[in-house]
Amino acid sequence: MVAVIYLVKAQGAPMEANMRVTRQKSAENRQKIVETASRLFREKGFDGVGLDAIMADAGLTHGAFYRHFGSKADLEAEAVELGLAMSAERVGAKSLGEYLDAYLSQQHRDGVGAGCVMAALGGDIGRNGAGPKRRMSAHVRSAINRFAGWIGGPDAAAARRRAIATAAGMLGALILARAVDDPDLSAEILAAGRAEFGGETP
Amino acid sequence: MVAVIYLVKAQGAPMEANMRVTRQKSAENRQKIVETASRLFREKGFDGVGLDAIMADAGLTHGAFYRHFGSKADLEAEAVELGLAMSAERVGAKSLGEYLDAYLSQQHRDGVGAGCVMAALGGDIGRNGAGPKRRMSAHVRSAINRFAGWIGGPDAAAARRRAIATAAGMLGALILARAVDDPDLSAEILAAGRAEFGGETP
DNA sequence: TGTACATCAGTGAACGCGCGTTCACTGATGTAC
DNA sequence: TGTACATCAGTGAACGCGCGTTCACTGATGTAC
Repeated sequence: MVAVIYLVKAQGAPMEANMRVTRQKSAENRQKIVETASRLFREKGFDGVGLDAIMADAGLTHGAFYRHFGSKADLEAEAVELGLAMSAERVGAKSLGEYLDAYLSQQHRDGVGAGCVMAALGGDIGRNGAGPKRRMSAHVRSAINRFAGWIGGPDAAAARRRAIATAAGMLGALILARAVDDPDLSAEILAAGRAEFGGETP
Repeated sequence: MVAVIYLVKAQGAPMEANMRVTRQKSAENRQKIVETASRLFREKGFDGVGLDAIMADAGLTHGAFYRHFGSKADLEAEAVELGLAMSAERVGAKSLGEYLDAYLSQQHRDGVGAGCVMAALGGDIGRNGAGPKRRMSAHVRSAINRFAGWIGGPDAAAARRRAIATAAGMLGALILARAVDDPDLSAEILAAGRAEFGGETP
């Protein structure tokens, strides 16, 4: 009985070739999925992109998704992780001013998919699971410490306060610059942020 | 000429014979829907709340929704509008420091549903329609102007730069304080924002 | 003032689509011998 | 080294649920006479 049903299904849906890949290729595919998701989530939000679109963008069909991840939430967590790792790794800045200039640049403002995870997904993460939220907290903490080290000075408490204010100002300025319609106002916000928070080229 | 005629007609006929009489209860229900939506959207995001939940919270069934609004997007726009209007109206602050203390208070941090629309829905609005985005731009502009007026001083350009940085810093500090897990760190972020953005003598 | 009718906000079922998830099946890869 | 078999990443159809939207219907409200 069941065999008959399967037979009918198979007849009605002729399949095409091109199947199993090497383990290396599979690992590459998995990495591609996470990278694609990390970009698309930042651009459109967690709820703004479906697994269908992610898998298609990665060059696969949606069915293969569950060979790599247990759920969409798992992918979200990995995508956030990758975004944070890349942003931390990308920091080749030697000073606060250098970092500030990169963070409040027009390239970063326009490159949401490759930019700051906090600015792009902060709201979504706050409403979602505790896992990404805890990871994000650690990221904020390390950013504050890095900034405080750059700021330096005799008063450590004052440097830390200033570091926190600088981190907040950078984040807020980027979000404002992205939220505003007028390109002139947007550029003005970026410039004001660079100038007021210690950038080197105001 | 034609435009004048239309204008006169519109002004002279606030209640035409064909227009239905506004019923008190219906108007109250509509207002209740917008208020509920404005709160729930801020708490859970546009995609985090369904019309079902909004209507139920407002004490109605979901079917009645389309007697008042054309679509969910329309309600989103009105909910943003109401949130911005209330936040602007609520500003009874006489100085930047007074406003800053209210904005970076623990009450505001914990009261997302009644708080700053930009902090709660900035990301969603940026990805959505142009209508709310334009409205948000005007709001940002007026906030900058208000801050610049409070800051004052002989150098108008410097005051404006400082106003922009203050607006960005307040927004970023609130978002960071909400995103962080550790209550102590969260309180520290709020305190640092109040101290650093409070003016020349914090 | 009362009666008959029209209006329309609200109800609850139903529809349709999107999307996360599952599943039977494929066939080249990787392994055992 | 070659052969047979087992594995499993990928495919595409299908499922199920949620949610935005539609609709026939209700009955109280407002209006006409």
